[in-house]
Amino acid sequence: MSNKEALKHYNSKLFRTPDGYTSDIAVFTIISTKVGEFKPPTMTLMVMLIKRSELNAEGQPNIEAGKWALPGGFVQENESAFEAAKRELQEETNVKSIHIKHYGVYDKPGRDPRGWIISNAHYAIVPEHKLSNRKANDDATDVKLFPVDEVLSLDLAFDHQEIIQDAITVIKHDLLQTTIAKSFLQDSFTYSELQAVLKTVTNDPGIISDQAFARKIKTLPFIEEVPGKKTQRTSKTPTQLYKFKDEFNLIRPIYTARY
Amino acid sequence: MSNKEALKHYNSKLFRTPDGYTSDIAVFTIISTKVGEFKPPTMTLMVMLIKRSELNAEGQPNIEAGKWALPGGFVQENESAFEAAKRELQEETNVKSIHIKHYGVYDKPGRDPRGWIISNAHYAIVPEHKLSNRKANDDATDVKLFPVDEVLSLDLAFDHQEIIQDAITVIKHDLLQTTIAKSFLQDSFTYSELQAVLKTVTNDPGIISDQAFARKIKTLPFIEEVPGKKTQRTSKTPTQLYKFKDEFNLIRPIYTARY
DNA sequence: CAAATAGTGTCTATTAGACAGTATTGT
DNA sequence: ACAATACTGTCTAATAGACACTATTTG
Repeated sequence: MSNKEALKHYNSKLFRTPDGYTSDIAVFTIISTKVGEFKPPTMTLMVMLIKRSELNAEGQPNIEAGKWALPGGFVQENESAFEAAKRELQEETNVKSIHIKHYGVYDKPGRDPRGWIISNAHYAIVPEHKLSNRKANDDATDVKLFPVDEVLSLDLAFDHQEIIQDAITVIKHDLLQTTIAKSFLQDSFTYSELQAVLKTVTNDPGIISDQAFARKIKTLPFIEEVPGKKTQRTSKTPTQLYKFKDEFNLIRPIYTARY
Repeated sequence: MSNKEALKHYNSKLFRTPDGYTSDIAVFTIISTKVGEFKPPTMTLMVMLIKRSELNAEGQPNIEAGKWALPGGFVQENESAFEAAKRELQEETNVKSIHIKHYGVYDKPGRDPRGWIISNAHYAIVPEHKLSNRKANDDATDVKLFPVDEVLSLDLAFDHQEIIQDAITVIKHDLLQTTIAKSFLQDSFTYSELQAVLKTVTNDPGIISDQAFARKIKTLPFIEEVPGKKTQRTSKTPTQLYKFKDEFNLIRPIYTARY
């Protein structure tokens, strides 16, 4: 292999190389807030941020101290940015088998005062019922969930305003164009639970209308009934449970869709 | 600003940092190959590769010499990976105002024998009628277009097999789910020209059928007629010209689509 | 007129979405 | 009985997609 010969003459020090390579994660969850007795809960899409501490691990003043920021950290040499994101997320939330997806790279010159630092942005979805574990473990004064409609008015570290804005755009798109709604739900779910998730990001009439959606869910090729299984967790009337079929990937071209 | 104080204590040399940061570009074009007289042309989606030279700029043996690879190069400190991709593409093809999009990051440990090198993958679209310029300028023994159905059987440098595979998946998706078909066409186009572009990636009945597509194009909310303008470049019969409306961005949730 | 692409007439089966009504249960 | 969610009956307007037909032009 002639690569051996070539490598002898290669020296990466001849190039200016980045000063750091990081992964950031926008963790989304949906929480159900009771708006009153005998009223259905309102679901709100939330994003998790951490407050940057005043001092770093060495006891020195920290960069962007006191500001809210996405969780994340430096990628290690023996892993990819995606693996780093998974590792950091697990350290932070204590949850595994999380839906996580890379959605962007942030490398504009000057974005980080420490130098030429490249950040890989990911979003992750943690369902409400798994996140409650974390709250117990953590003292959590420095970790907080914010509604996506309010988070952008905070004083955010680095260019995280832009990164979070993009995350919100991407997850809203993916919720309607892919089956990731699955990740916010339990394995089986009622039509109204799925509907509530989708209602956090759309007001499409076919989704808003209870009757329309209850009918439509039975015909969706990527969702199936769980035969004979019902629940009463959403109403007194026992309700049919559904689940997502695995690995369904049909897409409808925009050129043949209805408008 | 307390960042000043914090920066005094920061030293990027304490971290292991990447050995290189690059941008690669998968340049797509569609070429019309005449299959015979009085027959409509067959359009084929092609991707542009370069053959890596035996010696580098310093006259030393080159890494992955002789293999086909995506065009690309190192990102400079004063630019983003996206800007680097644009710059390198313009150097290569001599075309500007090209559609270009970032679609992935490749940073698996060991992907490049030279060290810890992170590559940002982009795809670009150059319409056939603009690419003919380039062919004239270049001697082009080391630049070649390959049909997407054949390119993956070549001996490709680094992990470009995977990067190109992903590019093909992404562009096929985007051609049907976004309006990027626009970038393969002239400003105004006939229904059959748009149809031919889409036929390179789908055999959906609503797109394959001439009559169905000729009707449908008139109702698409993101395409409009160019009033009174006709062309004879695709047939003896003068044919209506259409164009894409700017910035149309309607999406149909998968939960309300027809299947 | 022959041949080729462009485009229209018309029908059928499907269905989105609206409105109204029925079903099931806990209190 | 009441209230709340879950679901079904039924209608209407829209339309995807198929098939057959007409229109326009060049050679």
